[in-house]
Amino acid sequence: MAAPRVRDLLEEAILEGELKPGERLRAEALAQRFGTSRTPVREALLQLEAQGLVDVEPNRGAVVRTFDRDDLFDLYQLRALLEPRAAALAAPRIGDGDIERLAGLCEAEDQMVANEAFHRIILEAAGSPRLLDAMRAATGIPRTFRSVFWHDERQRDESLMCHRRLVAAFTARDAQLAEAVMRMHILGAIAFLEEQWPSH
Amino acid sequence: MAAPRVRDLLEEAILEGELKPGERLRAEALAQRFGTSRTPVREALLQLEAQGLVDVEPNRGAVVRTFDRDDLFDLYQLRALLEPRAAALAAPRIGDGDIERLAGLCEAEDQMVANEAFHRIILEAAGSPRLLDAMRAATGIPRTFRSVFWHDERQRDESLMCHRRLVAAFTARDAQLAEAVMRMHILGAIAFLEEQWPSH
DNA sequence: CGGCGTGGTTTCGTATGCAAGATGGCGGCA
DNA sequence: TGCCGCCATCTTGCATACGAAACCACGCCG
Repeated sequence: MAAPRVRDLLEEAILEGELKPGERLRAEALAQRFGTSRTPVREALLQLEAQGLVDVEPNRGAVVRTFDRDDLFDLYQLRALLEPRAAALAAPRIGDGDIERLAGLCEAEDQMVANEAFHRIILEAAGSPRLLDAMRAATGIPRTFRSVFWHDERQRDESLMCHRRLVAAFTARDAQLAEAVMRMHILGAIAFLEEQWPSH
Repeated sequence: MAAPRVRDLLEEAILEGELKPGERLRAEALAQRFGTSRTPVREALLQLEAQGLVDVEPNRGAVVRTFDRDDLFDLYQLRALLEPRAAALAAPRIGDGDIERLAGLCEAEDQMVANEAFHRIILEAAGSPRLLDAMRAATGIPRTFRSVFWHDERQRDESLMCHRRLVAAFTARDAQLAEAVMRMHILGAIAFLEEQWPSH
């Protein structure tokens, strides 16, 4: 089996929560699971470390990175910085096809899955490779930690509203509006987190 | 020889410009150079790929990433986003020892070397692991591309002024000022780049 | 009874061999 | 003469083997 594939499967298993934060990742076990030797597994683990999903300690092995409250806020505050910029950059460049896809995702059944695609389309439309690199390296997290958002109806509604407003902003090629809406969208998520998970 | 060491040596060779952009990185040759086998070299190359310093194409090997004008501007615009935030976060947290080190670096002989340490201290003082990850993954570049700054006296003076002003802002624990100065510092660099290397 | 050292076991880190894919140059054919 | 395809060679990707470091548990000594 190919190594890039091992990387993707591992990433998915971690994001999906099948491999839980703190869980040890023994190379031999993973190799058996994927039907390969340890070599591709090691390479995948190193790449996922750069992606912030696993911690690799020399001579001690790899564990799924643990996420605490501070981590989560740190991550979302970074998103609150990067994604509004991405939205502003995307506004004048994004293609009509992408805008239609964004609109389609607003109507999707599973908003939780659609949300990921929605944000990714915008990030890619921004046309800033470095911004994408920064996001990839710093904003990966198991989906469980985001699921809290989708259990609250008000938050779901607000999120959907922001997405629709973003589509409108892109249609109008309004960079300022897109940036502002995205900022509100992420800061709103942070505020919601703060409510759900106060610091004390 | 240890693998993390190979990674560091390779990184340094690329940043230093010894391995030039576009140059092919054959695993066997690098292994001999470092006195190891290809295994640690492969792992180092994968890590450097995540860091944006090399491109690895499956079955075709690794090359030092090439940087063009657009890349450079993209990178500096990302820095213009991340570093002011880092400065703002650092202001209330940074220790007196770090402030003294920053002040010391303003007096250093080799401003070009001191500059790197200066910015790194601030990034680390920000206390945002994710922000650090984002910077590591997206702002690496051979030093040659920055050397242009240090050949212009006005730019050197302005840079030094910003650094001193940052030290003052940190001493006063003034987050807003630190953020503004840092933003000016990076945007000034972009403006200088624009002068030196106009788009047409 | 508790802390420390020690041996066996597990797991990692590196080297090496081999097979598959890419590269480059030569010869044939139009 | 110019272009295409094929074969020799090089390079990568993966598996496997071996040495080294960490882990664990037992027993010894204080």
